[in-house]
Amino acid sequence: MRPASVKDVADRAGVAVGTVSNVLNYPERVSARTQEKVQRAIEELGFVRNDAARQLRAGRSRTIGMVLLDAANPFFASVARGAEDAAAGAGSSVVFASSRHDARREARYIDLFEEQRVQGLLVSPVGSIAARVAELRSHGLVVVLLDREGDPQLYSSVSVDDVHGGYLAASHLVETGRRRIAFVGGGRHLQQVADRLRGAEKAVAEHPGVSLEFLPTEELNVLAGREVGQALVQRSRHLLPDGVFCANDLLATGVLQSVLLAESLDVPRDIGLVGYDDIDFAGSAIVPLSSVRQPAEEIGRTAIRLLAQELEDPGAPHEHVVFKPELVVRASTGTPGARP
Amino acid sequence: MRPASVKDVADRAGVAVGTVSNVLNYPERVSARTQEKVQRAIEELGFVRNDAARQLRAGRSRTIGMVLLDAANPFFASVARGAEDAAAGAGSSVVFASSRHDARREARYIDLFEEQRVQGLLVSPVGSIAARVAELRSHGLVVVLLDREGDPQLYSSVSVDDVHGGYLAASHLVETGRRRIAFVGGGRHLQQVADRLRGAEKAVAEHPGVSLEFLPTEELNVLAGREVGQALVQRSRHLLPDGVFCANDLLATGVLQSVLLAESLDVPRDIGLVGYDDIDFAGSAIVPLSSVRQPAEEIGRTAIRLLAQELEDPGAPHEHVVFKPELVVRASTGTPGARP
DNA sequence: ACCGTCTTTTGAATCGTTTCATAAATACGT
DNA sequence: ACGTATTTATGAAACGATTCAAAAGACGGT
Repeated sequence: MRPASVKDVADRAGVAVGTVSNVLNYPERVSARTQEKVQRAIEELGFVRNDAARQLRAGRSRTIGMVLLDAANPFFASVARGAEDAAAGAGSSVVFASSRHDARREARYIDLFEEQRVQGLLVSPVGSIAARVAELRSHGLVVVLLDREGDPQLYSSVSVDDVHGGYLAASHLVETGRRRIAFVGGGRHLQQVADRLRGAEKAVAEHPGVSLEFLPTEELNVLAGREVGQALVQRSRHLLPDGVFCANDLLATGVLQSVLLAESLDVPRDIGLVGYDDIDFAGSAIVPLSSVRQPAEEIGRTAIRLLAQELEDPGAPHEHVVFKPELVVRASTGTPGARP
Repeated sequence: MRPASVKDVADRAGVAVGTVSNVLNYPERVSARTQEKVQRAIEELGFVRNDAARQLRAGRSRTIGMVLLDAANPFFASVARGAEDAAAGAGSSVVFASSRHDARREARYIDLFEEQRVQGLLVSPVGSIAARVAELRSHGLVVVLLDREGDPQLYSSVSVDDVHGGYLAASHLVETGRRRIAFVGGGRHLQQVADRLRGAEKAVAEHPGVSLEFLPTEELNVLAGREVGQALVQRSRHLLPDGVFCANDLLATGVLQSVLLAESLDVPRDIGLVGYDDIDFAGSAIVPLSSVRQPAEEIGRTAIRLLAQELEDPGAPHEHVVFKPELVVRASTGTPGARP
C-alpha cells in the first residue's frame, strides 16, 4: 500500500492540498478549526512527509554529509560527535559514511552525497582530492575539509598541525634518550602520515646520531600495529629501534601488545612508544601511552561553524583553522633521563 | 547557478530527455553515436543526477539507514562495518546516525530516515520502541532490530543472548573466588543492561554467600566508568566489592583506570574485572581485560541479510537470529583458584 | 446593501527524473 | 522497390510537496 500523500490528507480533511502544506509549514496562516481537521487526517492516515519531494521542490536537502576516514577510530567518532552537536544546534542533521582509507569508497560516498544535494559536505580526505573538490565547488556545493589544509582558494578547512605533532613526538623520544627511532604508519600517500613523518624527520635532523626508519602498514588499525610489532620483536637486538612513533593510537596499541608479548622486551625500558590522537583508551593501555592530542570534538564543531558561515555568505573568503597538537606524556616513554 | 538537469543535457546533446535517461539507465537501448553525444554533454555541463527526483519517481531510495546506540563505542563501529560491507555487496549504501542512548535523538533520526523513505532501517534501540516500530511497519518500512530480541510478529532481529553473557561473566568472577560482586552499567531501562544484570543475578543466585550490587551510571563511556571507580576506591575495605562486572568495555576501562590509580588496590588481586563486547582495546588494557565477546561484524552482516530477505519477500515470516556470547579470560580476573 | 480591509483557502504550476506508448528510422528478405 | 521486422528515439505523464497569485470569506463601518 502506497504511503499517504498530502493529496490523500487533503481529500480526507476536505481541504485543498495547499492548505495541508500550510498546516505543516505555516500553521499561523491557517484557522484553528482547519488545522484540527488536517491534523486528524494526518494521524488517521499515518502521513509522513516525503523528503524527496520536499527536496526536489526546495532544490536542496536539510542534511549535512560527512565522510570520515575511519569510523572505527575513536578519534573520528569524537570529531563526528562534535559536528553532530554543533549541527543539531543549528537545526541540521548530519549523516556519516566511512571511507576506511579507501579512495574508491570515498568517491562513492561523495557521489552519493552530491546526488542527494546535501547542504554541505565535510570530508577528511584519503588522498589528494583537490580536483574533485574543485568540481564539487563548481557545482555549488559547499565543502569543508577536515584534518587537511590546502588550497585556500577552493575551500575552508579545519586541521591540526601534523608536522608539529610529529615533531613533538619524535623530539620527546629523542629527549628520553632514544637513538634509533621507527615511524609506523600507513603509506606516504596519506597526508596525515606524510606530515607526521616529516615532523619526525625534522626533529631527528636536529640531533646528530639519531636515525629514523619508516615502517609502512597496509591499514591503520590495532591489527596492523600488532603485525608490525611482531616483525620488530624478531629483529636482532642491534637492529631493534629503541623508540617507536605510531601514526595513531590504534597502531601504537597493536605494537604495544606485540612488544609486551615478547617476554624479553619491555616498554618503556627497551622501546619508548608514542601514539597519536590521545583517544580515551590511550591512558588506560597496558602501559599508558604517550600520545599527541588533537582537539577532536572542537575540530568537528569548528567544521560545522565554517560550513554554516559559507552557506550564509557564499562570497566570504575561505577560512583555515589550524589547531596546535599537544604532547601528553605517559608511562610508555618513561621519564626523561631515566634510562641508562 | 542552478545545477544542470536532464533537460539541459538533452538540449545540448540535441536529443530528447527520455534518451538521456536511457543513456544513464539502459545504455544498451541507445546507439553508440547517441551515447557519445549525450556523454559529452553530461561532462561539459557537469551534470549530476538529482537523487531527490529519482527517488520521488521511484518511490523509494537506495540507501539503508542505521541508528546506532553509540558511534564512539568500537563495538558499534564494528557492527556498522559489517553492515556496510554486506550492503555494498548488494549495491546499497548505508548511512549512520548515533542516538547516544538518547531516546529523543533516536526518534529524530528515525523520523528523518522515514521521511527519506530509506529502503530499510537498522536500529539498535535505546528503550522500548515497539510502538514506533509497529507504526513504521504499518507504513510499509522494513525494520530490523539490532541487539534486541522482541515481538516476532513485528520485525526481524539480530541479537546476542545478553542474559547468558551476564551469566558467563558473573559465574567466572565467582569461580575465581569473588564473593562481593558489583555490576556497573547505565540504568535498567536499557535492555542490554537489564539483561546482562539478570544473567549476573542468576549466576549469583546459584552460589549462596555471594552478593550482587548494582551501580548505575548516567552514560556508558570511559568517563562514567572512571567516576564509578573513584567512588568505589573511597569505600572502606569491607564494603569494597572484590569482583566488578561492567556492562561494556568502555566502563570497564574507566573503572580500571580509577582502581589502579588508588595505589593500595590492584587488579586482579583485590578486584576482579570483567567487561563486555571484547573490543580491540580490551586485550591491550593496562591490565588486559576479561570480556564477553560478541560477533560484532557478523551481527551487522546478518542484519543486512535479514533486511534484504524481507525486502525481497515482504510476506516472509520474521527471523530472529540470536548469537551466543563467549567469555574471553585475560589477566583482569586472574586465574581460577589463584587467590587466597 | 455596499465597500474596503484583512484573513483564510484554493489549486495550477513547478522542481528533475523515469516510464512507456507511440513514432521514426533502419535493416532485411523477396 | 516494397513490406515487414527490429532497433532507436520521442515526449507527455507521473511521482509528492511547496509556492503564490487569485478567489473566497469574514468583519466593521457607513
